[in-house]
Amino acid sequence: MRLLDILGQRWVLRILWELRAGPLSFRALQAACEAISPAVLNDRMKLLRGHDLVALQADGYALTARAQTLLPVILQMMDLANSWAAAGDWPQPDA
Amino acid sequence: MRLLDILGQRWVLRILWELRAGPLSFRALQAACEAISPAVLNDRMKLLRGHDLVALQADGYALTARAQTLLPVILQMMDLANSWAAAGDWPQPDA
DNA sequence: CAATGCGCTATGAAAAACATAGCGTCAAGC
DNA sequence: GCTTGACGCTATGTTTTTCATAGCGCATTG
Repeated sequence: MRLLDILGQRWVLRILWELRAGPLSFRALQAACEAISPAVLNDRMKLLRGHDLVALQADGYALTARAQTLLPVILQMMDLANSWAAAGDWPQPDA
Repeated sequence: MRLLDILGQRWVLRILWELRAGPLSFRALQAACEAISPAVLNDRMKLLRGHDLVALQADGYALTARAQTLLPVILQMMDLANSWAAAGDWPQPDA
């Protein structure tokens, strides 16, 4: 399974993003994602753990070293998005 | 709708990636994605067009200037993934 | 005026995600 | 020692998304 296929799955980018500041418990992560069901979250965590992107440790789920190298990239995406939004330059057709 | 929500949808990263080298027709893009159905592809193209990330021009679908600024980020992701794969360091639990 | 390629739509079946309830475990707190 | 709460996670039935496939209307080309 390729990285793009993993990151392209629903919630995956969001999960990595929510873990950026430090470990979160399963339930805290679920709350941070706002609308994810536990079944799906568990599914994603299995996937991410299987690919060594997150790990479950005593203080909760945490990004691995591998995911840490990925984080700056996601951060750049957020920066881009924020700059567009700040410039009022982000078309939102309907929703 | 936020950028992460868009990029987190199935096929979106892949579509942007496939358009990196230049415009593709609807059908060519569909073929490049290998398993996307036309209904979903059309859905995604509407979304991407609505957010000014792709445009339909005479020679096919093309990335907009906005998407061009996003492309290096996706490229970095691919670079990371490739470096992991090259190092034989990319766990693939089952599939 | 048939043939081809285009963007795209229709339809019914399969897969994914949903909301909600709850299980088993364990570490306090009374 | 027994309730209470938080933990990771599972179960179930419904809704939403994606799927595969067929085909439409249109334009160009022979």
